[in-house]
Amino acid sequence: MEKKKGRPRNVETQKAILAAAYHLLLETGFEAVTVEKIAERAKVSKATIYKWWSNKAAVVMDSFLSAASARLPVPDTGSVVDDIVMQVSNLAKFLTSQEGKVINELIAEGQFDLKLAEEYRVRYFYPRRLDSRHILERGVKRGELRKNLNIELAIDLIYGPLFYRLLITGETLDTCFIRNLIEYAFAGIEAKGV
Amino acid sequence: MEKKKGRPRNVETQKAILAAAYHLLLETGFEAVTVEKIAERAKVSKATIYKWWSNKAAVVMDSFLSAASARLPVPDTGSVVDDIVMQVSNLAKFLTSQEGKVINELIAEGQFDLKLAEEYRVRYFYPRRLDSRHILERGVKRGELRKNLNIELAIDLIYGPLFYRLLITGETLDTCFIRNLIEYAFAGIEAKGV
Amino acid sequence: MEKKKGRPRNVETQKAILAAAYHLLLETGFEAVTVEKIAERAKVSKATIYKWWSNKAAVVMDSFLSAASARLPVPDTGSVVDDIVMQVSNLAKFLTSQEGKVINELIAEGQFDLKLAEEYRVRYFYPRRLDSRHILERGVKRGELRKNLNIELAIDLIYGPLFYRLLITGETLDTCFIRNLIEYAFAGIEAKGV
Amino acid sequence: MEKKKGRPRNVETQKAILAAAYHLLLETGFEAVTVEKIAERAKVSKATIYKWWSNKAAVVMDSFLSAASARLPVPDTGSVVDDIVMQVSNLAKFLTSQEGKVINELIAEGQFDLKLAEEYRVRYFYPRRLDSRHILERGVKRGELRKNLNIELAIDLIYGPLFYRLLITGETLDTCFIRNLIEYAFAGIEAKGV
DNA sequence: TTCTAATCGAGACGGTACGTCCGGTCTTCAT
DNA sequence: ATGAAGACCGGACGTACCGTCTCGATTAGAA
Repeated sequence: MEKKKGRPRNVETQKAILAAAYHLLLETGFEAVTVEKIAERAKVSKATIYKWWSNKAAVVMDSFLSAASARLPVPDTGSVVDDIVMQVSNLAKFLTSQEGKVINELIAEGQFDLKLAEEYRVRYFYPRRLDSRHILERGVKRGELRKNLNIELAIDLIYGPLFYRLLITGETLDTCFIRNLIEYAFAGIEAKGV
Repeated sequence: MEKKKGRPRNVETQKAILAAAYHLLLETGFEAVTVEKIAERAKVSKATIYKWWSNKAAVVMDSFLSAASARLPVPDTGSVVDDIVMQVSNLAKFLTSQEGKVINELIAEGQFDLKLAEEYRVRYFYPRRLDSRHILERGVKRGELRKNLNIELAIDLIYGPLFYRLLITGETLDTCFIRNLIEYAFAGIEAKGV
Repeated sequence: MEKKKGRPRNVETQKAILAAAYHLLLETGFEAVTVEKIAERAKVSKATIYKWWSNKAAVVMDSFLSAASARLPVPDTGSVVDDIVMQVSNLAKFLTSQEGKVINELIAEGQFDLKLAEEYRVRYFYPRRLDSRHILERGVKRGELRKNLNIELAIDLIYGPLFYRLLITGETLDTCFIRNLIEYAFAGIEAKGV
Repeated sequence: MEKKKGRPRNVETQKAILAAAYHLLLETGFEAVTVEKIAERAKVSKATIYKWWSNKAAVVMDSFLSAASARLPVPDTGSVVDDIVMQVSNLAKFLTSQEGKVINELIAEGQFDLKLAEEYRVRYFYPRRLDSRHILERGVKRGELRKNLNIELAIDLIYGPLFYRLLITGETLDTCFIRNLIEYAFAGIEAKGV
């Protein structure tokens, strides 16, 4: 009873749609992407797109998440600081690339569409936070970090400033910034007492 | 040479436009705001709006920045930690209010329009960063914070996570979070020596 | 190869558009007709109108030519003079009716839009000139008119003054005028010999 | 008490407005003429234009009638036919010139604006009809034309076809056409006796 | 093998907002 | 009073894109 009647869904079609959407996204940015252009490029009918995705944002987001799923490697040098510096550097490099730039736009679009926001959280951010979680857990275990570290908060502390610059102040994410940021996050900003 | 020729710009008209835009923004959110509705509500011609602002985003942003200019009070308790906790708490409260919620949308819109982003940076964020700067400077002077503190970075460290939650993870900005965040930012996350 | 792909054009929609345009034309005159009003009255999207007609003038002209295609009857009394008098009288009556009055406006609009002018020539005037042609040809055959009559010129001679009055001098097209006009066209204005 | 108070009307200003309007009319055609462009070109305020003319059509029409007032010379060869042929030829030449082409547009505009139509009748057509009237009257006096000739009708008979071609059929007004037209108007189109 | 049900391309359509344009009026200051 | 400069209203224009729809052609599994 599993088998459905009728013509089965053509997987190639879906791939073509996602590919078209993704390339348009990279080339022209989110706002300039048009369902009509996606359809034209994928040699597909607009109706077919709307059959499988509820709206433009959904296709485009899906296209990005499907394509960009390549995860960054999780470093394991034996030192939390070094691991985190590498991790953050890699992320920063990605975020400032052409490909990463669309993340801004998707996050932005997420402010107007809760479903969308939820989707990139689940499919993009949560998995990536896991990697950071592992690094920090190792640090705790090795005694490099506080014993009862609130790991989620620690992640916010390190990654928050990154996106803050990206989305709001627009400042660069250079190596110098990253090293200093992590130094502060680790050692704190208060004066060290004797 | 001071006197301008011609009929002078009617200040009431501009106010009416900004007021109309702002109320619509609060009531319906950025996307639902329409230039036509603004015009109608302000009893003004659409052409007049386009004469002074280049597009919808520009008026709406201006309306927000003009209205929301009321600055948060800068606390001065004698303790940096207390000051910062208050400051951040106030900000968090504002950001999660109906009025503050539109900030998300404006930041979002800024991802698609560089001019817009620049505008809210200059008119909104930079002035507010100054307040935080003062608080931290006092802390340095009193010896509560590192002597050579990179204040800009410290601000990023504290405010970054706030907006990170707001824009990306969507988690709440409760008092508990704020206290812990600041504790971490001040003391650092690494294990304290002996 | 006869079958068209895609959703077929809805004939009712087109009819509704033309009908709406035509009624508005009769009720309010060409200048007061608005694409938006046509759309509203036809319960149709403005975009649909612009899909099939390049601009307001085109729809309105089409609506007129489609509706007014009812041709005047071609008289055949056995006498050219009588036939022509009847033909011209009928035309004059039509031209001065509410319906015919819009012809002025369309001719006028044609002065600003060559395509439009061409269209009413082909769809309106040329067919009607054919009728006059037939009447005159019969007259030639019966020996009532010059043997080698330049029929096109003869038509200009008879109908020109009619439109001249209509469009320029604004004088009435009464029976008296018509009879005299035709008498002159037939007999000429010069003094008769002997 | 004849002298009015205040700054007297500057005649140069009016001239400049008419000149500007006329040149724009010739260069770009009636529809493309804009009150704003006239004002700019005449280095005059829009309000000044509206102070002296009720609307755009009025200025433009006035500009044309003021400029084009140069009347065609009235021929007097001793032969009505020759006089009329010359007269009509001259008119035809004028009407098909760049300058004369705007007459079409003004006549057209007159269909939508009765006042305008009245104006060009009074200031343009009626005076010119007088010339034709004189020619024909001489013909009657000399016995070349019917004794009781209805001169107005005769003028319609000759000039009607000219404008008919100009405004409706769009055919050329060449010498051949003119000669034949006048021949028909004079001799009539019916078969000659015996 | 034919029937049936789903997929899919093509493209018409409604709706809604956009940003532009221009006519005509009004306001201020200078002459 | 006249005039320049230019702000302002009103309202139509034509465009763009979204998302829905209708048609015919295609493609399997079921009858």
